[in-house]
Amino acid sequence: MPKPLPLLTSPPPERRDAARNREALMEAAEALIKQHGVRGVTMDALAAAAGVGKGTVFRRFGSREGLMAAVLDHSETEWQAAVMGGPAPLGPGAPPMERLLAFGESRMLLNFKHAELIEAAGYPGQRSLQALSFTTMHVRYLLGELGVEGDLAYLATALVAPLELIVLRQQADRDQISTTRIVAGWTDLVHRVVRPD
Amino acid sequence: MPKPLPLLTSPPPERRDAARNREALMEAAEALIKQHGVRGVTMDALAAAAGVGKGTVFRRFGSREGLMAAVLDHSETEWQAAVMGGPAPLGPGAPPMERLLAFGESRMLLNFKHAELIEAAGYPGQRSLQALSFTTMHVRYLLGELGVEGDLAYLATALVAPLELIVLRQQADRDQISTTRIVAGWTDLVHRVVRPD
DNA sequence: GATCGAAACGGACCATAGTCCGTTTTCATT
DNA sequence: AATGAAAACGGACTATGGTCCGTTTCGATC
Repeated sequence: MPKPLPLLTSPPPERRDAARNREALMEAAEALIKQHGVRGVTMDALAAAAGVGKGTVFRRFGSREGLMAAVLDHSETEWQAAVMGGPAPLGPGAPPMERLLAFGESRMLLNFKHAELIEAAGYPGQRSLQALSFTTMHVRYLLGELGVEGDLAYLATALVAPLELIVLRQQADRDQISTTRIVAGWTDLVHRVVRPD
Repeated sequence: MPKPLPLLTSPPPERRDAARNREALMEAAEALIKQHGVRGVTMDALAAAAGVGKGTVFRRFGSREGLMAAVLDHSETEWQAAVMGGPAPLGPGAPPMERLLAFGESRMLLNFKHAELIEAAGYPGQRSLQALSFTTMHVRYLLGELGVEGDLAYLATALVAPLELIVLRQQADRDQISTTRIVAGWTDLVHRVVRPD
């Protein structure tokens, strides 16, 4: 008798023990980070706190960076919800340009807020594509609403790039640019990109 | 008798043994990287290859990331020379817009070429400000030549940001954007930023 | 060229990320 | 409920980044 035919490469369901441990690990990780800071959390301590073996931690997250990336993704969920369905101007309801500018400022602040975590998550080989995609997808959508012409996928990444922590750090630390000036600069950039010929 | 008065906090000169070891370390590092790849180089192996103690390696570079940053800086010197004094259009002689576009493409290719090293150098807390500054300084200068008005320091960082490896990766790997399309996109971006109202 | 304080050295030592593999749990099948 | 294979588990083990501190080298001064 043939099985129910996994026609599409269906994602194999998660075993109950696996799910339980994953939840325990995420919870423990967030608690430990809140308590000791990102730096102060070791993988051994995490395993102990979650009541699992170390091997389990690494099978789940692959590496320390992977773990931090998972925590980061999880903590950005709330923000994503605010962007998708929260109050205007960040959420829907405001005109696209207002939303876009609110988005930029909000994203900048969020990246500063999560700085430790972002650095600990390392280069985004690990970081979930899901979360990384979200911001550019949203910007692309808003550019469309604004009637911008051209390679919107590229322009979206180009507008999001200056909001990445790595760039913000450069501006704030090296060039001594204040956050309000960063916001003003990004606003100007957006207008230059958006305005018709 | 008072000393020659170090009026300004003059950088203390480097002792001879220190200089010798630094040179040996850089040379050994480059050789080992060429031979085993960035990943395959351990700090112990480097110390051994350079014929110094491990402590010396860490006093010099602070960390593995610091070492990789130093190697990266060193390898970018050649490129910087090409930008400052090499043949047009990358070097001086061509009109500013041509130089700027040549710069963007060249920088993109360089970042791809040095990808391994850039990742190993980690977040640029370590990476020399010198090298990081160079690109934005140059772009800022070219924007000035082009008669662009506004916050040139900010605009320069904003134009350089999409050329960072972290962003290029996102475009190439996730969004499946080809390198030629990246170049075209950046060219378009530059024109939008530069063109007068 | 003898003296001395400061700077650099080196390698044993420690902390922690990541691996490995024998054991246990889960769950689909009977 | 019993069975068995696949998946997950756990913790001892390894590799390597990073620290520490007693020893050595340097070079300025006399």
